[in-house]
Amino acid sequence: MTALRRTTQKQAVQQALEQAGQPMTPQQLCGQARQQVPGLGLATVYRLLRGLLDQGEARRVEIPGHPPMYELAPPGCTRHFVCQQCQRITTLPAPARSTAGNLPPGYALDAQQVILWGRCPECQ
Amino acid sequence: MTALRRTTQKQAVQQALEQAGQPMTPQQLCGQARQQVPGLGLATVYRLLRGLLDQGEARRVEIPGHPPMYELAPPGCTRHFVCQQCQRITTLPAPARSTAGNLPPGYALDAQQVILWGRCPECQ
DNA sequence: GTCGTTGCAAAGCGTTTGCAGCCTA
DNA sequence: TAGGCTGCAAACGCTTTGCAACGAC
Repeated sequence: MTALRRTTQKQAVQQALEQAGQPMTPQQLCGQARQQVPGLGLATVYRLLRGLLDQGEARRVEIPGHPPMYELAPPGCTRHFVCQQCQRITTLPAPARSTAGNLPPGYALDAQQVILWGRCPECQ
Repeated sequence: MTALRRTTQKQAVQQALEQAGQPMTPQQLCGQARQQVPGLGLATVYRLLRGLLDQGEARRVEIPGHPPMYELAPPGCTRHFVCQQCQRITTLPAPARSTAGNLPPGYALDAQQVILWGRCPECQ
């Protein structure tokens, strides 16, 4: 039986993800979490992230042109907005309508992910 | 001045992309194009793909849980359907409505990419 | 003949894994 | 005390780069 243990490393990584509020790379997470756990290794961050993914608590965000990032899994479907000017990535709330109605016949939809490129309010 | 040259390698890779009709990994492309150019190297495939990307003729498709793939850039916005049973990836036509109407105020939309997971007609 | 292009091999980079020591329960 | 967890370093796979030979123009 696997008894999960509560460690300072895990708490630091989770807290860094919470405070960020946006997708972060493993390197960014490691740098952030090191403020609380100085000796934290990058391999440990990867291991903790995998654990969070397996438990469904975190989600991997892959955006073309950007390195893979991770965020705490918000409820509902996923929309990410990429500002083409400041390169900042924002996680948007789920859209009012899903695109399921536009699917060709014969396809059954389980989940979706939307990536939007444009300009954010700060860069207008 | 850069005078682009027409080579058999470039033709083979482009033809492989056309015939596939769906996103392919560099390795798959190399294997396919080797039927016409036996000694084709993987590095060349990567170089040709970068050229196609720069010219806007091809597009990189990154789907979480799958290796990066490439496809000839179809017109309009992009929707990819990932069958969770057979793992096949289909490029769908642009939806009737865009999701632009659902954007929070202050955001300007330039492009979008939608990834859908579910079951394809063959796997229902 | 010029010089863009290619194939091979090595380097680069992000991610995973092996292992001994640490620390939670 | 047992065994999961960690940090370090090596290994791994994908992608890029260096370089000499090749071939399109």
